[in-house]
Amino acid sequence: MVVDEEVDRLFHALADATRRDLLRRSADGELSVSRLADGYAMSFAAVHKHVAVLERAGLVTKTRHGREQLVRTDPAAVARARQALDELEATWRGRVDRMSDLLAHPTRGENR
Amino acid sequence: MVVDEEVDRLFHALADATRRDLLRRSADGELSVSRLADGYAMSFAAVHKHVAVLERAGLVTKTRHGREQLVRTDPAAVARARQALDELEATWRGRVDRMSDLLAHPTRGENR
DNA sequence: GTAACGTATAACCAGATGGTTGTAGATGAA
DNA sequence: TTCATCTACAACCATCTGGTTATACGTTAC
Repeated sequence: MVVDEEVDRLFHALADATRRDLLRRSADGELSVSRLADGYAMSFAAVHKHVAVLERAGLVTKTRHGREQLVRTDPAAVARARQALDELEATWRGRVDRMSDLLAHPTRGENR
Repeated sequence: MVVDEEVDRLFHALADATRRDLLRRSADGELSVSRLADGYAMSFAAVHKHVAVLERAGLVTKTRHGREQLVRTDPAAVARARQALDELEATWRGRVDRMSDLLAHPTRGENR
């Protein structure tokens, strides 16, 4: 089970097109923050902040390589996001099922 | 393929614990905004705003029932969120695969 | 050794977000 | 009809967000 604040950070990080693009471009971990920043019409500092948001959400990791900091997407993190969605869906699917059950067996659904 | 701004709204709506809870509680669409609001330590207006965010993201729909407005989670919307995650994962899985391929057949991986 | 590059961080700003209280209009119940 | 309830929205406020420029510090290249 995934804790609330972590899910907050996760979905918040995903709720920005630039950051989602950064995630895609950081798949194989060969690009530095500067190289990543080259792709956008914003300052290096802005991109650096976006990477920081992704990092705090656990979606990417950085590894030093000389003076560069290589960024790599963490597949496990996206799996965590999916799990959070799954848990959401499961809860509410559960409720719907309970209701269907209630409709199917009305005489037995009185105390819930 | 899901358009960017829609995904923004989707993930932003999901990035708040109160709203995720509202989604769960709105599974079977039997609760009004007021009934939903009873569950939280915040004003009705605040909950009303949260519901509006969910609505703009397409995660819930409201249907009038007398003077009440019943809120119901839209399963298709959560499916859209999942699809967005899938597309993200696919892109980057694709990159990783291409890289693995490059490592496996170094002489054939020059033009990509 | 010095210059260039890459990263990190601070200070600042406009606009969005998440909360509040207050008010007003519809609708249903007495 | 009158009153209570539910919804909607406006105005306000503090904080967060996403951008900027400027500056400082390590590391590499020359």
